[in-house]
Amino acid sequence: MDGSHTVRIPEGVIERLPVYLGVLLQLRQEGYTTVSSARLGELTNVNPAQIRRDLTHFGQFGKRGVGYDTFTLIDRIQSILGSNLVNRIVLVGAGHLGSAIAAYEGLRVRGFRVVAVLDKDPTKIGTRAGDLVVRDIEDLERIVREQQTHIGVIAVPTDAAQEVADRMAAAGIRVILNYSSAMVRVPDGAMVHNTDPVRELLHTLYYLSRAEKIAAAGVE
Amino acid sequence: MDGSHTVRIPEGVIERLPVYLGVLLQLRQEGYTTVSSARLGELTNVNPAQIRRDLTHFGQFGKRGVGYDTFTLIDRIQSILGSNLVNRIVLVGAGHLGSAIAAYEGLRVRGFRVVAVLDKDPTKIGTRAGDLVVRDIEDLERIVREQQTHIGVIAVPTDAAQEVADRMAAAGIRVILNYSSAMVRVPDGAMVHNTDPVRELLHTLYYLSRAEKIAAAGVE
DNA sequence: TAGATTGTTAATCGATTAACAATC
DNA sequence: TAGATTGTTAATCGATTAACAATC
Repeated sequence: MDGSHTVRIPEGVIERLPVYLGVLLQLRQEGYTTVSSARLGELTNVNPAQIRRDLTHFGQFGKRGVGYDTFTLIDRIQSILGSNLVNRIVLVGAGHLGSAIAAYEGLRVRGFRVVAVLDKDPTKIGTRAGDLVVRDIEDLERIVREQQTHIGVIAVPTDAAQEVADRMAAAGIRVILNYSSAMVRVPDGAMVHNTDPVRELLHTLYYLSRAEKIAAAGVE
Repeated sequence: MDGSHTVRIPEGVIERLPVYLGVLLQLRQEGYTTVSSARLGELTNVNPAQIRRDLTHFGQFGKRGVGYDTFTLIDRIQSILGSNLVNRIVLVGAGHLGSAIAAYEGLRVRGFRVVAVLDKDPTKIGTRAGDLVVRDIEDLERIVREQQTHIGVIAVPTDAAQEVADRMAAAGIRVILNYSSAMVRVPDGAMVHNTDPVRELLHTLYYLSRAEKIAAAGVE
């Protein structure tokens, strides 16, 4: 008994919502006030029937014969995901990738704010990353507490990733996005999303034909 | 008739292979010569039965009562994916993220090599990114031809992403990894993988409880 | 041999999609 | 009204998993 009557929403649905949202923001910027599931399907490569079904998990947002109101749908998806609020992020790792994330405008635009960048390297502490000054990893627990932060991003080398994740989880971080190539694990109650960029490349690589791969490899 | 007898492999299987590979490389480094599907399952959060089933799509690699030979399995998965060869990458976008990718050691370690970093900004052209000198985007077609490159990585702002993708596809790039928040589309024959980091964050965000999100948002 | 673990079947489970009545 | 498009059902499809015989 958790007091909620909400049915469990399939993982796939949750993964597609941000995709719809991205396209909707684009459409709104281009001045569209209405969009059909057919059009949304073209832009996202998702079957229109599936889009309609996905949305009905959360209510009825469309108008038959017309489609969906762009503004309303954006608003609804943002509330479902929780990105209508400003979500604070603690970022650990001030290397190339960490600095890129700290400086990334796209985060702010879509409702996130990096409130601290931490590193353990004394030569990095005190330097700038985006608008922030890099702080000591030792401050992690205090920052999480004081800033009420529940989201952590890991941008440290593979070897250090698990240790950082453990520390984040212990400090009260509930959602971790891990960019290192380590498959990081966290205790129940926290969630980790491992998104190693190289893993994505390896995956797409499969779809290159064998002939192309050999040609591309050439003589090293 | 394409002359191949290979059955179509489910997308999910292909997505998991790089995950297995990552963990296997780790295990090898730690000195393990053998691994069971049970152990692999723990480390990857995948059901052991599924791991065994996934692998049998490509042959029989294990020994009953013993498990899988770490070296052999790494070798087999690398051949399946094509990462036993060196795969050349053309990277477009020499901003923070592009520079981070160009300098990233993890790519080289797992069989990729960035052969060129391109940008259209004259103030960036000629500067360094990793070991390379940033070149003019106008050189794209020539580089792809001369270096036989089939993989492109997009690290440009959202507005420019589709244009870069079109140009890559026209130049003969077959696999594109897009880090911008645009949902980029390519003609048949090419493949694009849109991996917007903010989309991943939005997705994980859903799993924060409403109460936590409101607490975390605080007063802005 | 006894114990362990694979390869594989068969059952389950869940997600996707086509189709269409409802309705704007 | 005629045309369009949603919301929803029911069928299909495919992926996951439990179970176990084969076998190291």
